[in-house]
Amino acid sequence: MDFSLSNGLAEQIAAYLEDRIIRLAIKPGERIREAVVAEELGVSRSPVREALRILENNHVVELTPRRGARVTVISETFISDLCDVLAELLGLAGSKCPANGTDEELAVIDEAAKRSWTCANNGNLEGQYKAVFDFGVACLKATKNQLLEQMVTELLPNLRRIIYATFSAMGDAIRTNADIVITGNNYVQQRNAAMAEKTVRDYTMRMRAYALENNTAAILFGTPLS
Amino acid sequence: MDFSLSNGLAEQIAAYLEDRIIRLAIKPGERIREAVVAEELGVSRSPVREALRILENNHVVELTPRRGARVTVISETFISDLCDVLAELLGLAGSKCPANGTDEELAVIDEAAKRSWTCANNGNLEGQYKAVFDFGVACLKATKNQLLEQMVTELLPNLRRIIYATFSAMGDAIRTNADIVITGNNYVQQRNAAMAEKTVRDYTMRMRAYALENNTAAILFGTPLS
DNA sequence: TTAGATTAAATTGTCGACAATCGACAAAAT
DNA sequence: ATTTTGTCGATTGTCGACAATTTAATCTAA
Repeated sequence: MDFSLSNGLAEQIAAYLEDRIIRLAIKPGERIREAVVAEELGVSRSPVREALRILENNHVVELTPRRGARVTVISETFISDLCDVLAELLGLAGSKCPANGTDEELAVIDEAAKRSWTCANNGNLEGQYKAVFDFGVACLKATKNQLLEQMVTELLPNLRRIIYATFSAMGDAIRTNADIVITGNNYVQQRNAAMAEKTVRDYTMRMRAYALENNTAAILFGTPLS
Repeated sequence: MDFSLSNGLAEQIAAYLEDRIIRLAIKPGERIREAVVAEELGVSRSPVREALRILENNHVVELTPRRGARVTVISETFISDLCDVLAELLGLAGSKCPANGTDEELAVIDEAAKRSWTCANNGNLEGQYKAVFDFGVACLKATKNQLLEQMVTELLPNLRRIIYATFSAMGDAIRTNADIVITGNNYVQQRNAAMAEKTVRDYTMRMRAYALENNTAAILFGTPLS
């Protein structure tokens, strides 16, 4: 793995670690030693250190002074807490983006929603997985609330961890989520703020149910996936 | 200013810088040079660097690669955005803490609310300022949603900046906020989730109105206070 | 005089080394 | 046998120096 000098090194290391954590190559609760990562990537400890601070912001690792970094454990209560927060934040986005989004931004949203639909029907789970995130990010951008965008963005890594684990366990059942994305998109396109918000909140709650039913928390303690 | 070795040095430096920013000793938009801070405090640049990462998480500085740190500018749109987000997050807290708080935790909340009331009536603005924050933090703790607590906590510095600037400009007008704290507290004590949530949301919106009416954004461009 | 290019200074990014601290294991005392 | 204390190893925290990059200042040309 080589690092382009253009973008911050710390950010790239953070992305690298985040990916390994999502794929469970580094397990929840596991310790991350700065020196190990540094040698593994052929860099100094300084940027690794900064990367860990970044991951701390994203709630992916916990940093305790003099005791180093630990991958956060995703318990059932954490999933529940996260979904409660997301319901509010995404609800706000759903409420504001129909009002504040330009026609072009709504077109981008529309594209992602439709792509998610076709991917779902083709059984392309990886594609749907990506499309749904694209849909959400596009909605956030259209909302024109930079703070909201930042705050949701810092929750995305853990959402990825959960969804990644969930759809690994569920197979194609997650496909049933596709219709709700379409519904939400329709309200956004109609610029119906109230219904868009409600749909997003429902979506979040449904996602929580999926994650808890399928024992995602247990998976996140288990062994590495593919 | 001496630093106790017990707690992380970076955290203490972050707190130091945060305080100076809140008091406008470092103005919005101003650049923060690592070397300057390092020498000012008699430490190396490494912990200063980490402190800046911490402040970035708290949305108090903006870090652009190779270009250093800049104190975030608090514009009117930022105040508006922040209040939108806070309304959701604090609303959630207001909704959950009546349900999840223990009797002891509710007692702590009650104390802070009453303290805020007496401070307001004695014209002790500094005390009321602190009591209101204590009230909020106690509610968050009682909510039993650690993630929510973390996320609101990282918004507090900017809330402090705004409120500090606002009540410097408003004098005692902010005292009128005291009644709404009492009202909210009553609902919490009665464990009335719906009304507690509504009250918190109203409170946030009222705060936004105060901040915007009093041109807090302009103050945050101005000269250092006392 | 102004615009652009070139050079010089200042500042951030990265590194390797040293110091401080914590956890585990062993030894001694109750 | 259990608890306490002491030492050792491993790991994080901090530092000063060097490299890379940006910002500014200066100089040249239109």
